[in-house]
Amino acid sequence: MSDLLANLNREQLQAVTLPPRHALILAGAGSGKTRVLTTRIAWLVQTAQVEPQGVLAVTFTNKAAKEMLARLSAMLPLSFARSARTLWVGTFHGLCNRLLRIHHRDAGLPQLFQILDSGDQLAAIKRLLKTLNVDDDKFPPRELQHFINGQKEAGSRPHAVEAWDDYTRRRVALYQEYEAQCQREGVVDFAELLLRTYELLERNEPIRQHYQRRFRHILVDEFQDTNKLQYRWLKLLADNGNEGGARLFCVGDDDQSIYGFRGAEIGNMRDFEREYRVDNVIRLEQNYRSHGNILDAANAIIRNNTGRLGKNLWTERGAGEPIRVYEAFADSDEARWVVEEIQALVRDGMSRSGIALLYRSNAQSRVLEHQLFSAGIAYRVYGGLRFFERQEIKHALAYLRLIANSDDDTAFSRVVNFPARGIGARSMETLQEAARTWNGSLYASVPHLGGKAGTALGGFVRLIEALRNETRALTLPELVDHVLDASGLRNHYRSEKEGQERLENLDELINAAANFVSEAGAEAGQSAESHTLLADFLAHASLEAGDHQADAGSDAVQLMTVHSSKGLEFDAVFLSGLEEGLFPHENSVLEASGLEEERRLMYVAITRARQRLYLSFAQSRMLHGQVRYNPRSRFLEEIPEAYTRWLTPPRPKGGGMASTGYGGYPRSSPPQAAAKRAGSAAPVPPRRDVGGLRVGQLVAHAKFGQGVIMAAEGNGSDARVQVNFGRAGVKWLLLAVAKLEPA
DNA sequence: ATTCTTTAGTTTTTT
DNA sequence: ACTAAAGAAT
Repeated sequence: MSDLLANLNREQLQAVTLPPRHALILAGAGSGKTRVLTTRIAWLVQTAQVEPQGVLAVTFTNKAAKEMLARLSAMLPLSFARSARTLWVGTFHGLCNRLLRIHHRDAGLPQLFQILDSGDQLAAIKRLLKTLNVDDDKFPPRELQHFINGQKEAGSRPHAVEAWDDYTRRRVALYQEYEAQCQREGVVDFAELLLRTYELLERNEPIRQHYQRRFRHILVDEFQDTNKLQYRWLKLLADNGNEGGARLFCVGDDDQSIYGFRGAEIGNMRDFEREYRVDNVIRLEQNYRSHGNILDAANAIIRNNTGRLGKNLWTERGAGEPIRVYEAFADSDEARWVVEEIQALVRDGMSRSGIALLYRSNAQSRVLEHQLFSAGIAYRVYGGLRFFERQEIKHALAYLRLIANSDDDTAFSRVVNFPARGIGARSMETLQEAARTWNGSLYASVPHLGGKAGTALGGFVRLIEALRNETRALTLPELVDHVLDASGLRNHYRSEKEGQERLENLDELINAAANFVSEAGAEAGQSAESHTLLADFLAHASLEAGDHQADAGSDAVQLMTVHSSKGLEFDAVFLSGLEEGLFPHENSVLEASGLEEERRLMYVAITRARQRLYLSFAQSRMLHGQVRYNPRSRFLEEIPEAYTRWLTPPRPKGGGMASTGYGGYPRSSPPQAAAKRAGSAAPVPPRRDVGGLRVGQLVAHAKFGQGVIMAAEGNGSDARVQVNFGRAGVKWLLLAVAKLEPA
């Protein structure tokens, strides 16, 4: 035990050995947060303050859960080797799934209920709108999906939603229909997993009391990312003074809350502190990752936010190198410079995998990739399609889902005619009609059909029945293998030109099934019927869509959005595209809360760097097929000069002036050359002079005040310019109408 | 049923 | 500019 607590700093030690009370740990970036969490669990177990099964640890990603489990089994001595498995460590959704499988009856769900991922959910909603003959122009499926998930995350069932207008009333009615459809089909979406579990614990006193007695300690990672419902979920199990219950040990960083847009409630931290009378919030402020200049810059930026819980990172390491700032003419020049700099770093001995290229939005990766590719530098982009989201895998899973639960209409619709079986839109319409009249699933309604449609569909049903019977005695990997052949999927992709990779992925699915069995098999008696194991595997596929790409072995430069960089660290970090409109993003700057989240994002980006940080921006950038001229980001202005070194001569902030430049720097694609083609109309003058005005010029408008011309297009009476008026916003003005004076 | 054409959307993302 | 998905035509 002495080595368990060795090498912890004062605050870390204090947090780990806290008496059993509710606790809030404010853990700054790079302050050893995960270490504190896992050591706390190990310490509680080793000092016999809690049995392993009395611990519940909640994370947000499967990756974090896995890492925690791995570290724990390394920390606990052999006598506790088994305890890592009796510990409940997982994501909110994973734990809810576990609870709902155990208590499916009390939760009103079939034992083999299926989990819809967001794509499945969207498909289900589209199908619902179609059967109800609802105009999807008036009720866009995506918007409806957002509405439904929003309601569920607020804990509201349809009857509880306050609807003051017709539109909302309609949407609530659709929400209700959607719920009925899911219940009928025995499927559950992500938000439903949480809400269903919440309601189960809230309404079923014996079950709630059971878990309140069982869990003595609940530890929550990334607490700043919890949403309203997740916090309420925790409160149900927490010790509230009279019913018993768990002590909450919440670890988070309000300055790294960057998921507000998907419902994360930064206010949960304040609420928790107040509601549970946490009197000694522990701050982990010593940073073990970055040099001083980097931390000071991060501190300086985040100081501009209001309502923080307050925290200042420091390090025992020296100030280190200054932060390098670079101004480029165009996005392509910026990318070229980044690549040259990377080549220099690699020449000096830095590993490629220690270098990260961060950007605010995915669209920015393109230019960077292009330059990296031409330079022949190995790179890896995070955030593409994940394994279980691939088309061919989704198709295979749909067959498996139908074996486990034939009422799953989403799965049915997906593969009823894939590979093609001559079941077209007409047959499906008749079937849908039948399903409505007989009030059953699509699958169950097939026998009611006659005619040609009935014959083809009957064949499909017999196929599924056969699959179900033939696979009963098989192991899970064998089952998957058999389904791939008997469904015709393999044959289909064999005859497809680009099918080779898909075939490999399908084989990989068999491997995934084998891995799942060996991992699950080691756990408690999962030796049940093969189709129960199948349902577990399907849940696993939905909840853990699979790592992006497992190319981690190769030494490649890492490209990712700032969001996906959270939690990671690199020797050198390039943060490109630091321009107004891009970072902070234009959709965020109108509201103070939006701008503050952007600032936290900037804080996250900066604190990823260990030794060296590069910040860059470009005067002109191609976005959505248009060249844009954005001033440099306000966040650059928030970093004191003492921490930076400009690699290009610093100039006063303003609109990017396309016509001025400095000598000595490559200028292969000046902004003018990228001028937009004007379709069939007369060509736009390349100098972009319109009515005597040019891009970058400061102009005055009677109503909007002063502004900078960002872009111009059109000729003669059509000529118009885009002006950034700052407070008054960005506007397109027709020169024939608006009176603009040079200012 | 396949193939071409048109259209909408393009901040961030996990489960 | 570019993509994915829906719609129209063959």
